[in-house]
Amino acid sequence: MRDLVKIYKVLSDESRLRVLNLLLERPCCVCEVMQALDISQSKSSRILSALYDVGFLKLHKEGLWSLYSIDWDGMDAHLKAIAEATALSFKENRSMKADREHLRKTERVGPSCVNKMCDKEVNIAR
Amino acid sequence: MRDLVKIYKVLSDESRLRVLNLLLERPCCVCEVMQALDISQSKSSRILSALYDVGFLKLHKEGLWSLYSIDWDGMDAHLKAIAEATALSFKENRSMKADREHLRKTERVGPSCVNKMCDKEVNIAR
DNA sequence: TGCATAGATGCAATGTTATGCATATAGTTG
DNA sequence: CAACTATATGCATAACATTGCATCTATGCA
Repeated sequence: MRDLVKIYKVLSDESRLRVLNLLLERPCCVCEVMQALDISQSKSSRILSALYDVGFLKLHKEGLWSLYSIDWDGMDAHLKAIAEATALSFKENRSMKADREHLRKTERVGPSCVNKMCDKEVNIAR
Repeated sequence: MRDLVKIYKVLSDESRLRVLNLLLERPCCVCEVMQALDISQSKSSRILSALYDVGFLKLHKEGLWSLYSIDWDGMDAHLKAIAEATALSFKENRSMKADREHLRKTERVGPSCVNKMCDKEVNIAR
């Protein structure tokens, strides 16, 4: 039962749901998630590892990049049922659609690059 | 999306899952839940109203008694899918089975009576 | 009308979670 | 091997959740 509590705990946070939603679109690395959702690097990393810990994700390391993706094959029946119910809720949702759309326009550049772009915008704003 | 977060938040607590499990067995009032799970009256009441708030339960008042039960008909498709996935996880679980078993042996007596029995046990223990 | 009882709730104390910042780690490349 | 870069993580803190206790409300019954 501990497991079930852990699973639902992971899902009971808007940011984590948003990340899960992105990954349903396609595999992502930490920096793509941070870009697409406009969140910090440490937050992105932590969320991905939380989703990984309970078994929703698998991880494929490619050099410096950590590519996370939904681990449909690795999930047991219970977890899968929950994941499917969740995915279904995302499908029609406006803001989730928008996030997925945003991901499509996102190129894979590292966090440092994202931060530089951030600085630029800040400078322009001044 | 707020709703989904709220739903998973309610489910991300062992006591609340245990209560949901009991209600899958049969409708219960606050005092039956507190007896069957050996939790306080206020806790039992709060858990039931939390499950009610997100739409898992319906409430039928019978005089002084508040009878809560799973509201299958009232749930929308998404909530129902989550409830079903959750119920499935409970089925085989040892401790959840034990709780349901315990409920079968539970008679409906009010909280004050439960408390008196509690006192008695404490006195015997001394 | 007043007392007893089931359930709900305000409040305070305690425990848990989320998150930014700084820094560590581990590949990669020159 | 040194510098660079993507990711992970320790720590501090602020926000939030849980729970017991006391008390309130509402119903039933004498």
